[in-house]
Amino acid sequence: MVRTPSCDKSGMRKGTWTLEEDRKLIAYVTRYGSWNWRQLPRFAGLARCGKSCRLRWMNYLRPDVKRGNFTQQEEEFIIRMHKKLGNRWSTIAAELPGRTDNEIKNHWHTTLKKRSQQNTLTKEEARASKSKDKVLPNKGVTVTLPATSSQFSDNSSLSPASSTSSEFSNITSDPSTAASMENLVFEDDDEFGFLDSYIDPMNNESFWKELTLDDISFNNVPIVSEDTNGCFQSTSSSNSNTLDSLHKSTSESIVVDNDFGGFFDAYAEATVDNFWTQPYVAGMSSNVPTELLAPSVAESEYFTPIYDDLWGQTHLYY
DNA sequence: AACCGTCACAACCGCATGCGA
DNA sequence: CTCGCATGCGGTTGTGACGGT
Repeated sequence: MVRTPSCDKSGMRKGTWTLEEDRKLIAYVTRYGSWNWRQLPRFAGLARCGKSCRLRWMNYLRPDVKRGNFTQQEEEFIIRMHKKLGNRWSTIAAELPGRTDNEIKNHWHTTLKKRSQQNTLTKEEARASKSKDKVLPNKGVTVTLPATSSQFSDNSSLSPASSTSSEFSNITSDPSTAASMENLVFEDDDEFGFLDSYIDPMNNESFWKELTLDDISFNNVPIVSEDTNGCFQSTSSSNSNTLDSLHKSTSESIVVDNDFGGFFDAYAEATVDNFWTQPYVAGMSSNVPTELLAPSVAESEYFTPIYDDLWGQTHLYY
């Protein structure tokens, strides 16, 4: 699942991030923000390229990254959005707070793609079957249901209120298996329209107005709410977790206090040589789990001098 | 127990885009 | 307008986990 750490020609580490590297990156970005990804690893004491740091932060360490299994609602949303937008993962991810484009992309390729293809096949088979039915009528039952597809409306907005959809889906099923959704066949172009009428909570318009996605996620992840434009917004809730558990792909939500200006203050006064020797009183939010920080912050105001930098010198961590 | 195929996902790579000089 | 740099994006790869034989 993870790559074996290795080094490239330039000495930059590649492969799996270690706990210590994560700590360094979190500690640095939490304190100073991502002012410049290319320069950041040097000051954060990481033998990584900036690109790798950015990716690690954006896809894994960022406090508002929701981890854990995709809910059914999320999956259906991704399928719908992919059908509409194609492989525009970042756009899809933007509509799913807490989920990264990489995560969505992986989930698509490993799970949802097949499901979508199977559904398409089922649809084609149904059409073929339907052609036969025209020759031999009355072999199936056609049910017309109102499709409340508003929560995943076609204007990319998630607001049910923004949609006045009155479209209908014609559902044909074999009478003997009419109760089984697996056997339902859909005649409209939206293979997943049936979900609108069968996912109960989603059928409730107020669900998308009042309920938030934290209801469908596990633990306490970023709270998702709908803004006036009908788009999702997320706000962080204070939740603690350990980096160890983060490595085990658990939910995480911490508040980041990016002291952007603070970095430049420190930077202006610091040289590469003394940067790490300056005592630092943690200015991070108290909501940041101490486990995520560099060692000893829990016991001391300052970090312990354990850090060997890229130049082989030992410095105070902060 | 060993082997093999598949799955899941973190991470890398190359290209595209945006922006300031 | 062009150039260079930083960042973002999507495709792809590599590897451990896991189940089947």
